[in-house]
Amino acid sequence: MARDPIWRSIAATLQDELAQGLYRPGDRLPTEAELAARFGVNRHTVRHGLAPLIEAGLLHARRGAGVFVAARPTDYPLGTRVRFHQNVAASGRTPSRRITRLETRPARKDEAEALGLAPNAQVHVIEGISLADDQPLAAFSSVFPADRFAGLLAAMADQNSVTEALAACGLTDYTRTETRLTAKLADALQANALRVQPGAPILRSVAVNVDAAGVAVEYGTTWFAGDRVTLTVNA
Amino acid sequence: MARDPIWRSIAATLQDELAQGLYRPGDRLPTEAELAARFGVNRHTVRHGLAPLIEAGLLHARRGAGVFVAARPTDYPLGTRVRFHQNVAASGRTPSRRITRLETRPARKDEAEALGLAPNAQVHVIEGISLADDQPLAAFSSVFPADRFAGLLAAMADQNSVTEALAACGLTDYTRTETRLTAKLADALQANALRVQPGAPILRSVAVNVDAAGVAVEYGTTWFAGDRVTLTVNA
DNA sequence: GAGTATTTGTACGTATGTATT
DNA sequence: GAATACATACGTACAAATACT
Repeated sequence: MARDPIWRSIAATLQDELAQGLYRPGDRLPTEAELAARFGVNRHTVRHGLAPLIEAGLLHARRGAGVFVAARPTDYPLGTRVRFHQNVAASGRTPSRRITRLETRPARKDEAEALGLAPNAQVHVIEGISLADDQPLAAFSSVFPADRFAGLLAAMADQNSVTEALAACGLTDYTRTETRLTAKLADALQANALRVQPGAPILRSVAVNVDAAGVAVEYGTTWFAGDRVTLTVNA
Repeated sequence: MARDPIWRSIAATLQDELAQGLYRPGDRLPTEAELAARFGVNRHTVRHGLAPLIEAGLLHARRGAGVFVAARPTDYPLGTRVRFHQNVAASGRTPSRRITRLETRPARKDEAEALGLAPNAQVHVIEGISLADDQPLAAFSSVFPADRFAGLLAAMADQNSVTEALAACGLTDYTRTETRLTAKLADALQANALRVQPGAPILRSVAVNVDAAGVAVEYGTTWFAGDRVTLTVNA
């Protein structure tokens, strides 16, 4: 047996073929059984080799259907202002946003701290998914001080845009102060929202937005779908 | 059988026990066989459940030895200046750096472009590992224009510090312009360098440093060990 | 719509290799 | 060298979701 495990050479071979464009985004790969025959190995060995590519987001498996090539990675500039629609549109894709939750509840400890609120002060919560060409790029969850933005959720129902809803509440300009990033693995909820595998790599961003006076107005977490997104930071 | 697969409930159970501090960093977990007996499942089912925790960097498996609890995640500020030693020291750990490669070679296409060099101009390459308490946090690879910093590699041999070696070459001040981040999975080389599993989540940072006049002086890539590191960005 | 074949997902079992203790 | 413990790879069987007739 070679020094390198078979499953890794299979992963490398498939990754090469993907990089060479042998399969195009959306294409279905040969079935696991066919790949097993091609490489002369057991189906489980093929699965072991497919796993890292699926976790990396290069491939996407659907039970009963097959294994498919994911769309190409997407750049996502991360600066003091986030302009999702412009970013995606600039890459020639169609941006959209789906709101999955609007609610008002007491702030968690970390939220109250980040927003400079009293413990258990009420906050508005907006959660949703950002998509490009109907493919999920990121899931986000933002909290806002409820007393300052009383009509925020009602405005969201009309606008479907956080920026415009905030403007309707009198906040026309805000900037991002600090962003914290780390690599995580997708849990079941995130995997479902982002259409990746549970355990796929996720880039988690936690950020605070402040108004012109420097007062915290939003505390938001965004989960980006691993290799579908590249964040860029400009100094 | 529950709606959720057994392996996931095992992963969740172990993750809970880790979060509750039942096992402490450095501890050895029960063997796979013991866990299989405890959960009443096959050893492979335990392995399937362990896999995501190992990929997340919460656990670390050593063949022949056992499965161990990894050290806690580490914050890593990412701004216009990177001061590795201060960052790690501030967290109460002992920073160190190991240089693994010093060489001069023609620039790759992307490197020449980033540094504004002619194709195939010579560049100095410095590669190494950054550690905290002897645990690898990041692997880095930086290229510099060879003509501008003729004595760089010789200076590195003395200093073991990139900043000081650059100072010895007359560059006393530089700042980071753009940083590009994405989540990747570790390949064999990176996994070995960072002491994680191949396929573990890696945060890849690609950055360009410029001198006071805005001329590019360094093109560097850093691979951070997924959940051992949290990057923070300050606007 | 129903039924069947296909395809991936889960789980178990067995055997052997390789590194550590 | 022997025992231990994780790693790889084969195999079987069935479940679950999908696709096709």
